[in-house]
Amino acid sequence: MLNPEKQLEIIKRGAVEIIVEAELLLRLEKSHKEKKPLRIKAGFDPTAPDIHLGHTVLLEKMRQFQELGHEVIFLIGDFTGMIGDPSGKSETRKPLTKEDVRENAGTYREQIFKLLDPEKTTIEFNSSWMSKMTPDGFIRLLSSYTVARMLEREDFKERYRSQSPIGIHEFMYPLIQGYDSVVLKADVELGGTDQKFNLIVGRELQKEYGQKPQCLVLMPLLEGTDGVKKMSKSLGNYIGITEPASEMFGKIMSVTDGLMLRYYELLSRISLNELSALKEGIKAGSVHPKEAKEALAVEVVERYRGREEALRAKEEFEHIFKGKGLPDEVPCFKLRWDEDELWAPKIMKLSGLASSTGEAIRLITQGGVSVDDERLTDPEARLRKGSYLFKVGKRKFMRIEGL
RNA sequence: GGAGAGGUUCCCGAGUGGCUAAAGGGGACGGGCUGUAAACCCGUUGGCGAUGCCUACGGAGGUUCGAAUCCUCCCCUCUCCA
Repeated sequence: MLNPEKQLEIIKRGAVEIIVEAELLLRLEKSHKEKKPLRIKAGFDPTAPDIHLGHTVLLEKMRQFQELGHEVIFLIGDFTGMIGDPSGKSETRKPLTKEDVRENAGTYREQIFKLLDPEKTTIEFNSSWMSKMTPDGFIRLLSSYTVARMLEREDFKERYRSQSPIGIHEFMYPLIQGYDSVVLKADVELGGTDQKFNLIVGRELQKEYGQKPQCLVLMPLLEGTDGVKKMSKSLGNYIGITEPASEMFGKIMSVTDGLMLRYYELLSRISLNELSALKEGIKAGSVHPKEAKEALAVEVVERYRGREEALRAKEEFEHIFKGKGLPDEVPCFKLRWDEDELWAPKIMKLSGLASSTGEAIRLITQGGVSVDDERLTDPEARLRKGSYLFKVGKRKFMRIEGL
């Protein structure tokens, strides 16, 4: 086991804030002396089993704790998931059934062990204690906090001010989440900066229940591919770790050069020295941003899909966008040709290349469609039964086979 | 329970009887350019073989030649009072 100071240094890397650093050091010292690993808690939403790079910022930190010899608890918040959390969105999320939760948990298990050590990971479900809680126990929990303190949370405050709805049950989530720390006797809880309030509630509750309050390690939220909003599935700006290598690669390449540096900071395992060298190189012009981005894309894709696939994805990317070539695999669509000649926009609609004939017409008019390497300019074009290679935009390819 | 404000297209948001498939912005998509699915510039952005028809301004009815706009009832959200 590394000495406590060294451990703290590793833990601090990339973290936005540690609450309270001195307390954490004390705990690390105690753990070191008694050879007793710390209990590290991190909670996850049961509704989003498709792990994306945003989640991996936290998972990487968990992995580091494991390497330092500590015990990681991967908590799935299935109890809250079964109630259904609108979380500020207008549409109420539909509650998950037990089956959904089990299925999602299985998906988590498959995905997280690409990063975490299964030997040092415990998976827990908060329904296992929450669903057994009695009403008086629950009221005791609720009475340990006040509405005014709840409204300290930024998004509650903001929604209250802007006259957006806040469901009363939403006040329960921070409390339940905090109570999980009580049950698990967590020494440290990891979370994104957006979780700061909830994690602090955990500290307060632990005190309330006679425990030493957990230390918090807050990690930054990774921006999505749009570079502005946090990466999330519902915003469609995410890069999933189970996506095909070429897709992951392309998405990383689509990120702006500025965002690339951020990704380097939070996703790459290169040392801090290497990182600052890279930044300076780009500034001075000695490092080509595109090459830096490719290196990052290879590193990240390799982690989840293996070296071979990562390199292949890189080649394919070059091939398609630099050499204007074809991808390795072009999806094929078998289409019934029930007339002598089919109207091109209709073919596009039927094959899914366009969502409507109107869109297809638009795409053709704008010069975005080519058939067998020749740009299609006439939206009235008709094709005889046969096999054609359609290209829509820069990166949508499909072979159409007439039947 | 009482009084008031509001619900518009993927999102935000203008629009108070015809000129409205609905300004503007965001997003997305296409083109140009390039070093990339970066940046930048330009354009497109309900559906239907379509110079027309259908669907759409919370829901259901109604007034009118004509309704996102006016009326009635209902649903939902917010604010203040109790």
